[in-house]
Amino acid sequence: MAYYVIPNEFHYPLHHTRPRFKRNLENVLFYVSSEISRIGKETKVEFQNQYMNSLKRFPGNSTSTKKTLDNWRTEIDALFGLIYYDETNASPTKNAKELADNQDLVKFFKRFSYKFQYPSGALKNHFIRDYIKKEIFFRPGPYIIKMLNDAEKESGIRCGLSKVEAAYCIFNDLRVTRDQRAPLNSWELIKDNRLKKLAYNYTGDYVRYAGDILDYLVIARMLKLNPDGKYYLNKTESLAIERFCQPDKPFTEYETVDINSTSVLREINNLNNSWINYMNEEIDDDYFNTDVLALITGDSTDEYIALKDHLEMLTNGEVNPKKIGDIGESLIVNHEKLYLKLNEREDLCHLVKLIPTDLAVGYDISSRGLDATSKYIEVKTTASNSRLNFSRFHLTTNEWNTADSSRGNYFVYRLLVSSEDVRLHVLQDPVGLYKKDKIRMYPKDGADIIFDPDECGFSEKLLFV
DNA sequence: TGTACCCGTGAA
DNA sequence: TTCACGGGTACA
Repeated sequence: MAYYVIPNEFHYPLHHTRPRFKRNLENVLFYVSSEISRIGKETKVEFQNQYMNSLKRFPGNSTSTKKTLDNWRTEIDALFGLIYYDETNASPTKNAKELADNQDLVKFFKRFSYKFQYPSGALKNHFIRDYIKKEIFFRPGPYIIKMLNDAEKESGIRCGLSKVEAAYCIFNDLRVTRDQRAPLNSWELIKDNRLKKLAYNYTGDYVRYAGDILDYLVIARMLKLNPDGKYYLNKTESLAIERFCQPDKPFTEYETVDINSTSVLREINNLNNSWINYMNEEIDDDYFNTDVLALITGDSTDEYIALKDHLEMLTNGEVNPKKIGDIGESLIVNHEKLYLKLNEREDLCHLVKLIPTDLAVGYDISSRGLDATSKYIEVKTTASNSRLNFSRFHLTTNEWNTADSSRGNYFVYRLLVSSEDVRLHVLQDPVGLYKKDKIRMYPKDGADIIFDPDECGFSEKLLFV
């Protein structure tokens, strides 16, 4: 068997911080970001103490050693830039707060894979130094998306890339990472290797870093992993693809570092905060918003258009939400109206109303039951690329108080939208459920609630057309 | 000597 | 083959 090898002078394997939770990525990131946000600005020592305690409480971590938890604390943060450190204090970054507030993992990973680059502040200083010395500059996300996009444009057919090919023909070759080889030329090499039936000497460690980035692009819904083991462009994300193909300014401050100075490492260290700021900089969000309707309707263009039109009508053309929470609310307004209509209470439909947030009434929607009793509905929406345990949500103090005063009239509609399914679970009277010991509640700026969907409330099919 | 990504290695 | 624990290691 003939193998493809990268010529020695161009061979330079890239590396980045390994994730510690690929099997449980979504739960860990939602948990970590909400804990970091909850702790807020504290002195470094106090912040680390509280954060360590949080990590220890994460399911499965109670028996982990301090060493392992320290590694969790520092590595997850290093990779995703969730904590900002100044001389004395630590505080949650914008990305951490946004992930905790908006529960939009898709968007979080879009931004991450758009910005992530080599060299980057996620690495140890001496690695950064080595990359600067080698004159490496590489943004893997935009590179891969552009390569597949250009390849499809040129050939007119779907083009897929495997992990090994990404490692051998892109990541670990200085002709790409240093010499900025045009993406299409990398694609030519991949095609050529396929034609020649060259194999790759496959080892887990060698491809894992390229594999990580490809997997992150899947969570970002930029790529789809097909059963053939290859990663393909997700064509429904045309706006984001366009953006990835023409990325804005990268992080260039390492260019200012004098590589021959005796204090290189200190100079690099001084740029740590700039890197965190770069990762958390405001970017043109319109390109990166998660298309919840696309998640719901999957590949069906007809259903997508029908739903979009319908919601636009319902909300007077205001369906271009910045937040998935907003579209979750409009979906539930729609759901309630359809439900009443299906049960011959169309007369009550006009009473289903979205309540403006600034009224701070402690719920999102006022609706009616089939017997015309008032329903106060709080919608909790989460968007994700894959199915995750959705049995956790947060109520603010205001929401919890309203739930307490309204009791049986108060409903939480837990909505999970992912490419695999749409789940809606309804909990009536959360305060009562708590008092009857049916759900767990931890007071934390309001209430963190954990419920067992099999034990309480009921699942409902989201009505949307 | 403590810290914080690095990464060998066993487990799933 | 993939992934995460926890010891490894280089810097501060």
